[in-house]
Amino acid sequence: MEITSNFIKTIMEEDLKSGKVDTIVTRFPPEPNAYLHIGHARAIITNFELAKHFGGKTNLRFDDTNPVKEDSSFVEAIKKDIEWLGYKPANILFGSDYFEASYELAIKLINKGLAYVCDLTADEMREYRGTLTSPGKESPYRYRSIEENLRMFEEMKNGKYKDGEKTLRAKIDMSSPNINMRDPVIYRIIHIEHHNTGNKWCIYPMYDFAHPLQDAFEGVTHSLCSLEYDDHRILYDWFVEKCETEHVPHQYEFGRLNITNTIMSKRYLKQLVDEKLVKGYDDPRMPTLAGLRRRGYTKESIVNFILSTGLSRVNSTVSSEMLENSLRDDLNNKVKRINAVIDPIKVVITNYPEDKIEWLEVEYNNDNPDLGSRKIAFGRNLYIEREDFLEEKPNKKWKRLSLGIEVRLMYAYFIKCNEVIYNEDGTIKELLCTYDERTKSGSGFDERKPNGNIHFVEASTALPAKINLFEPLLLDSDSKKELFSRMNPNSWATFSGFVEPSLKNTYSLERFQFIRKGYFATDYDSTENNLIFNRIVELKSSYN
RNA sequence: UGGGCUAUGGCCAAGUGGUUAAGGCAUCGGACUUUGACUCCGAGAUCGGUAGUUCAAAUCUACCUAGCCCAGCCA
Repeated sequence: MEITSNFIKTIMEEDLKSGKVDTIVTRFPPEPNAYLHIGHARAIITNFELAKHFGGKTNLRFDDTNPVKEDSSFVEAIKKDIEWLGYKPANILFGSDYFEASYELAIKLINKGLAYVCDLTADEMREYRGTLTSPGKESPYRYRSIEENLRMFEEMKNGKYKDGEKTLRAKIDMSSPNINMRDPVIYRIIHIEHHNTGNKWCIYPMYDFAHPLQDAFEGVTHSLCSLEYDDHRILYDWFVEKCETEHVPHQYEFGRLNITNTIMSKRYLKQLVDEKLVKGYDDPRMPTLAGLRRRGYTKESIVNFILSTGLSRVNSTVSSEMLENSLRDDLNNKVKRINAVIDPIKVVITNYPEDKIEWLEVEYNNDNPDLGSRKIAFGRNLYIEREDFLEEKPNKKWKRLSLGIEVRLMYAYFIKCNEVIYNEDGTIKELLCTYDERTKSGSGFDERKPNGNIHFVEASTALPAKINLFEPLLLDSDSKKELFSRMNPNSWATFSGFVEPSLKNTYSLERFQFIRKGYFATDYDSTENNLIFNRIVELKSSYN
């Protein structure tokens, strides 16, 4: 799938055409403080695909300028996710690689009279900043001499001051209607070990200062970020201009991607994990890339999904059906179609010999002969899906089994249900049916039509399997309600079912279509003697 | 009440003054079908509102309305 037309692609085309840039350089800059989720996939895919489209390059840069939140475990998880999506960064870099360089540029700003050391406390600074509708007022420390600023900034760096005691601020405009321009802090003191630079530094640059400089150092031409940074762009440009970097990068903002019924907030995702409401960041119900991967989503389905949603300057919420469709679309002709019964009910073919098993040759995928074929078993004892039987045919649309009704067992015979045997508690124990030998699949029998076609497995040869079915974690998307009250108690359901014997040697993350039931993937923990399958998505259905 | 951004069918989204306003998802018809799947046909918007400019406007202008973002020593 090719990246569709969007405003950033258009800007790049124009910049290339006008000679403003001669190659496209982008970057994906995650902060290593969380797992990536499907929302991040838009940023990743946009940056990489755009650069790829124009023959440019994309860096992965960990934005690690705040050591209190960051951790190298996230660095590894993020690298893995990006690699999984199929992208190779031109360079893997860290914001912390540039601490020395940005320190030098901070000194440059001080020397130009454009930055000063401020002694205001956080509370005081908030007061001085003013409000959305009223201008701020200048810090009493705003006009310190350059010499004093230089000395104090060096003292900050050398660890003379405690956290919060002093900051370095850009001297811009305390009455700007854009609050970001009201002398933003560009360096703060944090005495804590940094995952990458250890204890070398105790002052750390703020995002607004560090980011444009990093982009400049790397020769990034188009620095893409989300909409909320729109009113930081003026600051971005200010730092680039005042620091007089050799390369001049530009920032462009696009809308975030949300998905219906999906939690996309870092905080909530963390809460789900911390409170053990899920089994970790890679729980198959999680919208993290690790979770989607474990669930069985293919990278192609993720990339195609993102590309098909397009890109604009609107924060959009697309339907989760679109993601699901993307997976079905990808797997439809790619995977084997398997007989599996998730919620079994026993069927006895009373007119079929006790110890006879027939093996019927069936293609794995009618739409893709390259996938080959296997033999499926038919015998006296079978399992069918519980929901495929209703004692009395409820209406004329019912295309499954009922008492006195005949259906085809796919790729085998017509069977007719004659009697229902119940357990003591009134539940169904088994169905007594008869088959018609003349209706064998492929025989061309056409004297009568069955009431429908259902799938089955033969009991003595089928393999038992744990089958997990998922529903959304949240019952509704009313984000005003507390997270707990929105949890779906049925988000994870495990069934003891049976699959056809060809799945004996399945491997982790092998994908299948279980006929009429959906797309499934073999779980990480599945073994030959303990098969586990996860449903990725259901098949579409016009029956409900 | 300050600043910024946005507004095209149910959900995304092309479109940059002249085409019957692309496409995908969803929906609803219909065909096909040994998956109520797939596939194939078909159906549906005059572009937030109003007023202008123009031979011609979703595209330009003005005003209005609605939504989102911003007052971290987070990113």
